[in-house]
Amino acid sequence: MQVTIKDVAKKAGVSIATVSLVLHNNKRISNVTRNKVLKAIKELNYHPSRSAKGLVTKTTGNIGFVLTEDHFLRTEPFYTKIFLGTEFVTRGNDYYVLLATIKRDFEEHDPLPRFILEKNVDGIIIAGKVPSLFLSQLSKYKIPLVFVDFYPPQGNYNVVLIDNIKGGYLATKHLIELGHKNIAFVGGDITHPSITDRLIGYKQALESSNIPINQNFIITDEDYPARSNGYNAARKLLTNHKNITAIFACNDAMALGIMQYCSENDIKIPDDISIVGFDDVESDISITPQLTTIRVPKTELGIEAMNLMVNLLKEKENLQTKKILVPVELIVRNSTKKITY
Amino acid sequence: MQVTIKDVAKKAGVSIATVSLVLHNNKRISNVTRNKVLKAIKELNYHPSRSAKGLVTKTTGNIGFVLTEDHFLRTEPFYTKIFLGTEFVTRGNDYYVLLATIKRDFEEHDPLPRFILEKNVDGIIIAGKVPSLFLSQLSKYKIPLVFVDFYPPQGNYNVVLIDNIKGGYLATKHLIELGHKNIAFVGGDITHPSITDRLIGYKQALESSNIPINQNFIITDEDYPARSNGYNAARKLLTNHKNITAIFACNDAMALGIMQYCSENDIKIPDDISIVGFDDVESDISITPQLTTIRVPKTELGIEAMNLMVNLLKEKENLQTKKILVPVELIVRNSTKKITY
DNA sequence: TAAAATAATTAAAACGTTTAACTATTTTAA
DNA sequence: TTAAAATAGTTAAACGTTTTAATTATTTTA
Repeated sequence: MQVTIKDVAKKAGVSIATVSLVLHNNKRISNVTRNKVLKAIKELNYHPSRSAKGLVTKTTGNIGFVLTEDHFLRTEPFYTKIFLGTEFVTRGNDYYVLLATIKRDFEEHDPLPRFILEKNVDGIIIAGKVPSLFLSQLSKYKIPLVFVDFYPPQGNYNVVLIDNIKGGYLATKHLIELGHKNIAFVGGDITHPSITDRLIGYKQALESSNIPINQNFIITDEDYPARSNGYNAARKLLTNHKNITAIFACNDAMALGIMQYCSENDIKIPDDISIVGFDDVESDISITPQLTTIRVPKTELGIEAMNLMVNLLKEKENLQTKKILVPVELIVRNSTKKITY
Repeated sequence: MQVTIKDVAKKAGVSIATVSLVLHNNKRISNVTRNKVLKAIKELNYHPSRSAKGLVTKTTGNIGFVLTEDHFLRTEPFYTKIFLGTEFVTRGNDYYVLLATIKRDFEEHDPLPRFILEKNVDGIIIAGKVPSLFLSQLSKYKIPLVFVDFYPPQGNYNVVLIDNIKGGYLATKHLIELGHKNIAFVGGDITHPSITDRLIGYKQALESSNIPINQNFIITDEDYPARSNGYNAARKLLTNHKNITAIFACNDAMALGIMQYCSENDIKIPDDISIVGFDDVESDISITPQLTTIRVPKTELGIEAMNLMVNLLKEKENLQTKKILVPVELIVRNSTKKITY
């Protein structure tokens, strides 16, 4: 039923080895033969059996994509877009992506994704923050890893990141250029490397403009950068420090929470306070007023991660680990305004 | 390196055939032998090679999951949850899910997902409405299909659906019980079977209460059930028919658009008008006021679809096609209210 | 106690690739 | 002119399973 390499070989009048060599662009084959074979492949609509190939090469052709369930289900399609980026890349190569979610509170005896236990992937892309317990369990399996939008606190890893420092800098610099001096930083989960970096960018921008850093303006004790925590942070900040004229929120979700607090407390945006977010979920969610933010090319992150993985697997020597920084961009909309005295 | 069936056989002191038979629960094997083998499997942490198995059984162990890109990226994780449901099921069986997106405006020469071309799936789950051109191209491949939350206009298919008629009925009945008589229906894309069914439920509820159906209250000319189209529909309805006191929106996204129109035009919800949605994205998105809606168990849809697929593949005879209706539930929140005269 | 029936296990072929080793032919160099 | 080198292609083994048919062991029957 199925068309096999044998059928191709017979049709082209060559051995199956020749067909295989053509398939792998081996230069030992003359152009004449190559074309005969390619013609036969096309005419028979031949596709090699992944199983047969896998059996002899000991590869699976699968790449795992692991993230926590709550990240996958996030309202704004952030990780979904990263995943889509990886899928785009696999359309043009020989891999398939297997997605698996794990729980955010992964525990000792929770099972690992089946493709790990069964060694049914050639590599794994890990998107977003995952429990360290998961990582330590995973490490026993000696599977090539690429991290995207997160990396473990210690060790050397292949990783694709947003340029968080630059983003934090751009956001803060924008506010400074609008005349703001009392600029707050609202972050959740300061142990997350991305948040740390955004804070570094924030501080760099202030320093470069000789604005003293006020620790009271920096809120990093919320455990998770979610809308509700933005709301709480805004309450803390704005009740205690009436002189704040601008807030840099470490992501759009928190910015939304801040905006909600403002709206409920009759604080006008951008007239009374300017707000900058991070992520740019604008295109996915409509927000009033439109949010000035740092655009993060989410699909691009996935594309870079998958490309990195594919290269990793190609060069069997696992060389040095690579870090890729994806550039960000300031998008000015209506939530920021020149300061008025 | 890898542990193979040979290692297990040697350790258990039996032939590899015996190991294989144990693995397949063949009753020809005595309990004594079975236990010896199972013990060896456990001790060696043996997992059969999917490639080797696939080569001989001509199966891949993969199930494709296809949906349009815009569905996958929808703000409310609707299809994402359906996908997650399929993933949950595969944790307990021997399949992997391969996700592929296609464009909503799939065209003649757009490539099909690679796993179709390469016949690298045993079956495909199709989630949500997909272009009919895609379906006609797909039909050439003779791959078992299961549709979820959508099915093609003609033909006989395995399909998992929400009980849309019931949902439409429950939503409308709720409004009627609150004393409403002038109840509008806002749907997009009336060619979509789910929308048609919700409209049927709407009509059934009105008829069962002897309320005449007013065609002017039924808006189905928006092409897509999106927020912006809900907004437009609300404008059309509420400027022309001041006597409308309630709206049943065919999904929460459109309900949100309607709410936005109302808020901008100083129409109070639920005081001036009651609104019922469909889908229940409440838990994923926070809406003010909280939306009365029909809860759709999204993950459940995915679970049912994958179970159906697995059974389909098990019973090699493709029996009759099956239709599964997943029940829905009315969730009363704050967007509906007893009518006041 | 031998034959027949049944139960348990195994041998071996097959699945469709890849690739190292080999052969045959042509080209190059001395 | 010939040996060596380069080029082009082939042979055959190997990968790790499943499964049918054959074989062996055990139990039942007469």
